[in-house]
Amino acid sequence: MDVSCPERVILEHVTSRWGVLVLCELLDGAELRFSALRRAIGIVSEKMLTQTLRTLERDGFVLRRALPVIPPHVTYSLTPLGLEAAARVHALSVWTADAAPAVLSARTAYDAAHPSPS
Amino acid sequence: MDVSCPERVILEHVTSRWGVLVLCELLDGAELRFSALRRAIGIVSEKMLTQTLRTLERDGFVLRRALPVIPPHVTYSLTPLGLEAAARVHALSVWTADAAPAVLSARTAYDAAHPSPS
DNA sequence: CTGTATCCATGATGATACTG
DNA sequence: CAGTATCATCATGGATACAG
Repeated sequence: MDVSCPERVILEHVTSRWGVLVLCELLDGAELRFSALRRAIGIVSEKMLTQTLRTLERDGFVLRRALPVIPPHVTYSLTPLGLEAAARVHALSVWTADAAPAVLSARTAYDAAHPSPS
Repeated sequence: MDVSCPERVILEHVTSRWGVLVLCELLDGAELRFSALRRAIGIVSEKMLTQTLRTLERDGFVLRRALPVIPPHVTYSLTPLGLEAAARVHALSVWTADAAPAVLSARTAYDAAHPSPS
């Protein structure tokens, strides 16, 4: 990741593999626990989810609230800044979903025009 | 990359490290040659630029025009679909640039509150 | 429950040399 | 000029075990 360009790094964070999913899950203002978030996303390792949440928290997009009880009770939600980010990422995500049919047919056309040497 | 989710793959393509830069360079409707594109982006290996352009071309975002002359003359530009994608990616990129100051200060606050064990 | 630490597989990226 | 081929390197992601 190009460290010389701060905005690029931020962009990578919010559009990262798991970053997109975390933001979209929290977009509705929900305050989810670690395990709930993990189940909602689907298949994601603890390590990756933790790493993604740390990054987004450090960037000021995600708010982490830990209740000092045993067993631990931690919830994650979006900050106002995170809500803005999530809304935009979600919009882009929706657009790609809309564009998917066009992309798929473009791929079919491309593959037809560029046959792999068999 | 999760193959089971087509739209996610498309999102990865347009928000990829070099994909973002290619789309932004071509956003103004320019029709750039391979070497011009490479210089405009800055530091990118031939391999990565080629790979990125192939992916975007296959997805129907980029149009490749090769003139059958020697030496080869190839130009790249955006398709209408690619223009839409580029506009949205660029908008997100601009937003992250705007949000950068807030993110940077959030990081400072986070690092102050979470000192690394020294 | 919510993580952290470790090791390992995989893929992305890059440098270099070469071709039509 | 515009790539392709190859190899080396490095970051990313995941499985597992374990700690507070």
